Parts: sequence; C-alpha cells; structure tokens
Amino acid sequence: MRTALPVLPEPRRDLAAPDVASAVAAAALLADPIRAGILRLLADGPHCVCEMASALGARENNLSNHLARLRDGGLVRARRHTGNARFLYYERNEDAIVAARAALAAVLE
Amino acid sequence: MRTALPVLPEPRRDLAAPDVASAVAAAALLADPIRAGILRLLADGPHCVCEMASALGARENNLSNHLARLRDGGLVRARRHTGNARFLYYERNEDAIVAARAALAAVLE
DNA sequence: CCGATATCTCAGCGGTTGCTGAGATGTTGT
DNA sequence: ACAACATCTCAGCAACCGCTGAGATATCGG
Repeated sequence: MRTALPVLPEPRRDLAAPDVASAVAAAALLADPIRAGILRLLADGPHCVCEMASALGARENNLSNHLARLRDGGLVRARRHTGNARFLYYERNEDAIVAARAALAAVLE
Repeated sequence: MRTALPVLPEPRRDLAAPDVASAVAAAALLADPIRAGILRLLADGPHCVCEMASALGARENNLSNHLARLRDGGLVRARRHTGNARFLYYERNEDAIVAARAALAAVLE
C-alpha cells in the first residue's frame, strides 16, 4: 500500500476532514527553539529556570513565558526545591508527553 | 529514572544547548490545521488538490500555499495524473516523513 | 482554437507570536 | 529587617503567518 500511484480516473469530493486538533496543538508548542529546547532538557530530568536559561541562552523572563505556555498545555509542571525553595524545578508531565507523541504520530502515520 | 525528584543543592550552569532545529522545522510544518490535515489525508494514499480542498474546507489557492510549504520542507511531492494531466496528485515523501517523526521523537524522548 | 477546469504565484492585510523592559512576588542569608 | 536572588506577569512593539483576491500557467474537451 505504500508508495501507491494515482490511479483514480476522477477526484473524490466526499472525503471526511481528519481530526488533527490535538496534533496541531502539540506541534505549536514544539514549533519554537526555546520550547523544544526546554522539553529536550527536561527529558534528562528536572531543571530549574536559571539552569535552562543559561543552557538555552535566553533571558529568564522570556523563558518564563515559554514555560507558562508549556504549563498551560499540560506538558510540564513545577515544584520548588526541597532544600532551597528559591529554585523552581520543572519536570515533564509524562502522561501529556505520551499523548502529544501519539497525536503527532497519528498525523505522520 | 522516570519521575525523578529535584535533589541537586545548586543549579548547574554548564548544560549544553540541545540541537532541536530539525524538530522545530518539522513541528512548524505540523502546527497548522490545514497542513496537518493534508499530511493526514496523504497517509492513506495520494490525493489531488481539489480532493483535499473539499475535504478540508479550504480554498484551492490557500491549499496550494500550504502545499508549497510542505514541498519546500520535502515532506510531499506532486505528480500529474496519467490519464488526466489536469490533476496534480500529491503524495508523501516517506523518507522525509520518517526523518520528521524521528526528529520530533528525539525531543519528546 | 477557445472556453472551462485545475493549479500556482504574489501582493496586501489583519491577527498572532516572541522578545524586551519594567515592575511585582516570594525566598534566602545576614 | 534588608539586600540579593529567582521567578513571574504584563504592556508594548516588531516580525511573522495565514487568508484573500487577482492574475498567470497548464491541460482538457469540443
């Protein structure tokens, strides 16, 4: 079935619109170097904002904005460090990561 | 290793910036309902522009713009129908699809 | 050859998005 | 209590993006 050829004599006008909303939402969150960098960094474990800011070469308030979007999207969550509560450590929400990966995979087959 | 806790006493400032450029490029192409819909439709085989336009409820010139971006990104290619060369049938470039999926998966783990 | 069909290109516009700067909140160490 | 630190919020601006409309190209049918 792969690499099929166009054999139909007439175009079909009755195709259903596929539901891609969740994949589009996940892709929009990944479609930025800073947000993608955050998710990649967090794949190896939690990091605080200042760690990620220096790793990604971004200002902390800028990073904070992107973290807010990832939080709103449910992909990450934050927790204060137990020994020094000044530091907010972010970690991935694995359930949401799995869901995002599934949604993207559904579009890319 | 999953759901690890923040245990470090001091933040690290020596983390390397991860390379996410290809994942960001792939995500940007997926981060639009029409482009994602195109890719989803093409997962089941080739379609001409008018088929996809009616399925996605978009104008043909608008769709053509999105197809151009997917073409530039290498994710799809076009071929004229053998029996009626008026129709341009688009199909996925499977190699590029696999590469895009791999780039996205590298960010999401 | 001409009208209809299928598709593309491009300029223009309106909405969205990301970065910055300034100020606010909360925490620590002294 | 206060200064330094870590982080957040938000308004403002510049850049980008997608939709539209108009016109161009290519192919078919008569």
